[in-house]
Amino acid sequence: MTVSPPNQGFILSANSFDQQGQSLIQLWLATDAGPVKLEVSGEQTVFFIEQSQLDRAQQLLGGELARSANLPLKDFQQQPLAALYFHSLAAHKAAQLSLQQAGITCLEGDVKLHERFLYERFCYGSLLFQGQLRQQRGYTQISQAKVKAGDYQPQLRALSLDLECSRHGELYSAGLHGPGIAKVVMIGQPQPSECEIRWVSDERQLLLALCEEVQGFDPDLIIGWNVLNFDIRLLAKRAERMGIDLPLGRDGSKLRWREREQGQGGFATLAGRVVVDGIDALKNASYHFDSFSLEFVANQLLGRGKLVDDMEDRLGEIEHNFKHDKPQLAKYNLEDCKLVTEIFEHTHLQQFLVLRSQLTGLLLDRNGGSVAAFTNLYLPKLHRAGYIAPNLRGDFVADSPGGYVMDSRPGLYRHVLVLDFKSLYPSIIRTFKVDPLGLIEGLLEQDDAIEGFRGGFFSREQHFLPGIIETLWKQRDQAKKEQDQARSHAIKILMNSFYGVLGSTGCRFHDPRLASSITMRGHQLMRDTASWIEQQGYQVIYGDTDSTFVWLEGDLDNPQAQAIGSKLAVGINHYWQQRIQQEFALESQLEIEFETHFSDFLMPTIRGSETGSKKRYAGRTAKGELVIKGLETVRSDWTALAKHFQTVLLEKVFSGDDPSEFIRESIQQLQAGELDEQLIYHKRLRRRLSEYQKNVPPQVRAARIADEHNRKLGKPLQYQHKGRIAYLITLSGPEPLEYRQSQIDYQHYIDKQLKPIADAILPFIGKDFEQLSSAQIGLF
DNA sequence: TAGATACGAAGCCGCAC
DNA sequence: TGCGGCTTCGTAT
Repeated sequence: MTVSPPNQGFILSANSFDQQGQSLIQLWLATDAGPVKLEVSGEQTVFFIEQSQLDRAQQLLGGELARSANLPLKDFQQQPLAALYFHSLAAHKAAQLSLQQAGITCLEGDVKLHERFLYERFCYGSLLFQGQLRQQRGYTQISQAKVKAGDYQPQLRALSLDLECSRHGELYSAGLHGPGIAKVVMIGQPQPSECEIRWVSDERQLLLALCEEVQGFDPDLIIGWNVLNFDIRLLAKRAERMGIDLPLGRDGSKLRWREREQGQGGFATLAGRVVVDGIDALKNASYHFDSFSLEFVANQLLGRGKLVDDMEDRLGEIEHNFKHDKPQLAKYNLEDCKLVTEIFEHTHLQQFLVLRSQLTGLLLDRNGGSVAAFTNLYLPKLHRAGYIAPNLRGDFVADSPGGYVMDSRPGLYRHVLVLDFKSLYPSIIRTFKVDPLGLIEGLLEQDDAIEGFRGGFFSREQHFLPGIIETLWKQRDQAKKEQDQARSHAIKILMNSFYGVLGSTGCRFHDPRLASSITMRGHQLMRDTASWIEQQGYQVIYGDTDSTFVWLEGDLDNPQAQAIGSKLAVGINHYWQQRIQQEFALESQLEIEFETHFSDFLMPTIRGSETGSKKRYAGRTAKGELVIKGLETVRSDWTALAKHFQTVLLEKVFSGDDPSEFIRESIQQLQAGELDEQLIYHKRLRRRLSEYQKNVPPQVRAARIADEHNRKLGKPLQYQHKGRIAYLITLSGPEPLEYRQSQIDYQHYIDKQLKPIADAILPFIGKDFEQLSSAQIGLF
């Protein structure tokens, strides 16, 4: 059987560096014929300067310059530009430095060679290639490669890795899980075990055996939980300590670890493989959890995994099992690997990351990167329109306003409808042609342009972003139709990131006229939509950014209310189509949707005030589902007591039941010590413990007490570098859950967890917490 | 190894009284 | 003791 040589693949990693004074671009690809190392040599690096500076630049640079040319390109100030080319990255960097010192501005000098090489060819994730082929051990090398855009769909092999070690970082075992592998490498004498164990004699042998196993499985991805900054880093450190290399790369090269200059964490180089951390990947896919511990996330997503919060117990258990019950340790080790594999499968994380790559060119292990994604998509189009992008502005730029949040009308209501503009900001960009190039061209031809805000004008013809969004929008509709959730999700995140990028000073296209022309158009849409609704005889009681809350007075049944909602949505869409056509001669791409019908609804006031709240409300839909936004129940820093209390209170009030008895019972049970498990506060420590200088909030007090105990007991300190603390309020103030000494302060919980919640609801039914509770306290 | 702003609440802390 | 400013956290969109 002959295997045809690979000609298409998916990018696992991309780099560029100098080799013998010449640049070299190196891509690792996954292909159907196995891994490929693809190299492009001699690609020249480039940046741009004003043509008027070219003579001076040539004099300053001399022989460093490979070539230069005046090109039919201009900057955003319409100045004609020249391109300067270099053979190496080093020469490019040095030239930029010396020109900058001479006061010459270099444009697009910060773009990495491999990034430019790929996006100028519209290569995002997948590509087609050809070149000189040489079969190496374990991979195919392609030299002198030519590359163009492709649509290859990769099948990536992922290996889930998890290390177990002592509290001092001495390795005990390594778990490996993936298709066709479920195995633990462990130090110790062979003994019977449920799961497959490869026994080794010591840590050095463990490291070497692990390398063998990885090479044998040959994964594209190594996944895990905090796998980069814990497992991979630990591997690198232990190997360094023992003076051995870890040949984990696909070309047999060793694992290299580089610490980040500031802050925690670092970077791993592992030729031909990508390390993808499950926590980061979930965050990239915009998942959020109160805690990102493996146990918590597995429990939430898969409904399994034991919830052991106490790391100290866990460490103790691992150490104990390593001494006395290695099969048990192996079982736990492998179980954690499996959990990670299952979380990836359950959430389609791998598909999400591949799709993100194919949409944006971001590599699989890249976190964040909204600005980079935008740049990758926009620059090649901009260049073909004859422009070079501006540099990041270091100077002050005016802020842009955000979303419009209406003053609310507080009250307890029946029949509240919520109407939402679907993807408001992307639809504003599409409708009003908000675009960086469009702004430049629009300012040149203001008479014919579309007027935005803050002095912005936008070209009717020349723009890219509206088209990019339109294409994505259609792809998303298609994905939804095919029930491809990962794809639909990836596109949604990308579309929604565009506005944020234009509003970010970290983006080279940032301009307050762009951001404000989006958000302030949103303000106008919200206000005028509310006015239109009120003209129809309905009351708007609240709205935030893209949503409008409409109260339907009078006795209505659910179908009647639904019918009004549908009618309003149609009317509003029609209104804006007409108006935008008349005022701007543009086609409205806006779409408001009747999304929710609350048969019961509560809009509270600001605590201790008559003013209506914003971003806090509760409602019960016609289907009976309780929806709570912003209130204590959905906040992770309130106790289970408060959350349960609020939920029940809302249910009762919405049902027209008298909550008095429930409130009295709650207080009584609390004081009787029957609810002690519900009294725990959880709060994040977002800074280092030592950085809380100006004041000391309760969570910090508790954390300091906890670490003081840890120090005395010779245990590792838990809260010095950020974290999450569980504590209670006692008669001696806040104390950590695990070291509580004093009695619980029940009065605190009545005053600070029950009372404020009751006070927000009871006035609307003519009752008062103070009265109900004083009668209760009188009994004691 | 750069998406945004708007909002609410609690608790600490300095200060006036 | 009460008030207001400020810090901190978490959330809506």
